[in-house]
Amino acid sequence: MNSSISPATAAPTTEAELYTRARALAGYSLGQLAEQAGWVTPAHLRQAKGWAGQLLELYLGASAGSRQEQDFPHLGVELKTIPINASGMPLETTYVCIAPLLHLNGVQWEQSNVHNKLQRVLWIPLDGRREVPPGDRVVGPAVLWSPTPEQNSALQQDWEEITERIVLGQIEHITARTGTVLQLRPKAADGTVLTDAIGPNGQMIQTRPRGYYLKKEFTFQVLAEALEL
DNA sequence: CTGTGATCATTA
DNA sequence: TAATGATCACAG
Repeated sequence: MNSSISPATAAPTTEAELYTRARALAGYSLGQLAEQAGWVTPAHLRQAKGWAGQLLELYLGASAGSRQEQDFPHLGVELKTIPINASGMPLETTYVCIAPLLHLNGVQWEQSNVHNKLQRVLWIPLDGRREVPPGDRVVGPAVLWSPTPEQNSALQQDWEEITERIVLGQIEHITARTGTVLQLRPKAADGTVLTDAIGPNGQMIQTRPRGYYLKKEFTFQVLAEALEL
């Protein structure tokens, strides 16, 4: 079997080119893409949690690495793979970015990491059912998205509420239930990792690093509107 | 050692 | 059984 798809040799020049490339991936299984790239397909993702995302980065020509900026800086586009079930419902929340816990005084929504990352997102839905081996999981149709005014204000409200509580030293009282579309959750190698934050009396405390995540229902709406599910 | 790619797995 | 809190691998 010869494949008509192959990893990118350069970053896409335009957003249209990126979108065309992404759409061309639809219908391929991760196993096919991995083989063509010379990657080994893991039996499960337990010890390869970012494998699918990184494989698609390779095919789309995203700059690899852990830099705190968009995947396609020159296009201002962020890439997100989103595992879904047979009904198109996301199986996981979507990690957005690390949450700054210090130096937040005066930071406005428009300057926030969350706002910056979500201005333009290329979503790639992917079969994420655990009963399906990773190699058999098929890539879905890519969606290029920017938040609607309603979505933006929902995100802004949650971000402002969470940020205010961080600034006021209430971080230990923020749970994954705070916020309606955005949530704050631990984001670290394990529970022993600590970072500085503001305590209840304004003093410095140590706490687990946090990240912002999009709730499933929000992501579902984004995909549903674009794909007319 | 931190941030990005995320999914896992215990528990409510 | 869905969601929260925990965790894994790798790049830089």
